[in-house]
Amino acid sequence: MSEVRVRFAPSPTGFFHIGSARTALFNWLYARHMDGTFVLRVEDTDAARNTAEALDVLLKGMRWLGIDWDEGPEIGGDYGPYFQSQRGDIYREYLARLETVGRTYEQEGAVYFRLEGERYTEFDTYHDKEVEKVRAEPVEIEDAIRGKVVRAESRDFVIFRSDGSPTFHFVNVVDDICMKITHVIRGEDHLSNTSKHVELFHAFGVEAPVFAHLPLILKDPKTGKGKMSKRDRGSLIEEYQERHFLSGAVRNALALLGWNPGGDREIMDIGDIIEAFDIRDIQKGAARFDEAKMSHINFQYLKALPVETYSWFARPVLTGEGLIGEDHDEDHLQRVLALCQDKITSLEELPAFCAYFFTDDYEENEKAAKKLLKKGNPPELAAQVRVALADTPEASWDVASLEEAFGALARQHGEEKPFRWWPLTRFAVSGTSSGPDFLPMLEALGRDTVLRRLQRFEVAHSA
RNA sequence: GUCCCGUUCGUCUAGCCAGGCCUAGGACACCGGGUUUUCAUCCCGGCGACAGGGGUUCAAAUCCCCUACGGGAUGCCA
Repeated sequence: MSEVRVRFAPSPTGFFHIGSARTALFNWLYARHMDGTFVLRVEDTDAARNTAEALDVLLKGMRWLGIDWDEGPEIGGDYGPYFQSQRGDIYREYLARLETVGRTYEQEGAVYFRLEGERYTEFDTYHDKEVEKVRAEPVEIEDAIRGKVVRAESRDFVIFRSDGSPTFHFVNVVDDICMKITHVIRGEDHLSNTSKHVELFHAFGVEAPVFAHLPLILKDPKTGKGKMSKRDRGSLIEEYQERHFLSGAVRNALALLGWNPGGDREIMDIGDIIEAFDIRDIQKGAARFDEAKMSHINFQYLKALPVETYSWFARPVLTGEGLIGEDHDEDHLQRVLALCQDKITSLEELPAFCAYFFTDDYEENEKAAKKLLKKGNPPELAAQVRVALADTPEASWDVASLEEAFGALARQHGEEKPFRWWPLTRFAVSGTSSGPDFLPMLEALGRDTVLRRLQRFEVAHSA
């Protein structure tokens, strides 16, 4: 175990934003890469917002992504408590330290942190009034991504509100000191505030940790300006959970947002990501999240799964849609899924794609129907196929026999290939013109189902 | 307004720190073609970027400056 201690310090809001998730992930990756400690600290000072459900969303999301913490809620650790709502005494103690060194004063019931330097008043156009300012020494922020950033604070700021509660800047620094955090990896929206934090670290007589400010994830310009917010599509981790994305794929996609290992590697297992992860390879510029890329990565993960595992993920999706029962035969399920696995990019498409394997009550694709029914005499063709296949007994209902049966049908009509009958048969048994490979599909459907549907088709379409 | 950060194909990015190997590489998306019974797969091809201007240098995507644009901060929110 190395000295490296990082933390993810979310405020539970009831959403697990993709930007937060990436911050959590990068902290975790760094900890794992450095063999350090990853602390989860909950900034639940806003009692109204921070409910048990909100915390649950967060913890579930973290677990789903496979981001485990070494210290924090539910497991504790040597530097707890890990909920800020339980650290009031610590904050008051640290406030007292600042008071003894004369770095605080009270105004209108709130406690301010006093900057050091020459004071003057100036008209501030942003606040549209005369304000007191301080010529404080600029502080140096060691940022592992951006290099040295120099910035000066110019106004005293509140550290304890008039209601007696400490502010974010204060608790953040106090907790980082108490928890011996060595690297603060967080979003760039905190960079400007970091000068406040460094002032505080120094006032406590502590050296500031190394900072790493991550580039922000911006909205798709089509939907607006600024950073991505929880209202934007694709911005919430729970959305990907609900849509049955593979968590490993989401994690892989997230890791690639603002970081990459150099070279052309993209699809990587988590061990390789951990091994390759380095703060120095983090992008400076903001990124825009692209769901299409995420889907592509998801598809790559899906395709690479052994069918047993694919089935393990797919089963709940299909039972959720009521397509199969809990006790559906695993061999049959896997036979069907094997035909679908490399055809669809996301498990959320699976029910619509394979419904007809499990029920006669599936939707027919109107476009495909129109196109097909326009030419020839469909009911007659279907009847021909039905008769041709009826000779194949249940026991030898497989691709080879089906191929033979179709071949015989073709020869009977003086044709070399049976392709004339295929599109129609496909539609008659599945209600669509696209899908898995044809013969294997018939095989998986089974003799009874195929013959029954052909007949149903004849009846439905004979004038 | 002020301060801070950023800017390579539509998008994610490689290259930049250690200037020449860059007529700028990859991936996604898109377009075209092929394979195929169908297809959302697969294969091949195409489109497509160093924000602009100055400088330094034999040589700049890479170093410096300016401008523009984008983002963030400027809260008794976090």
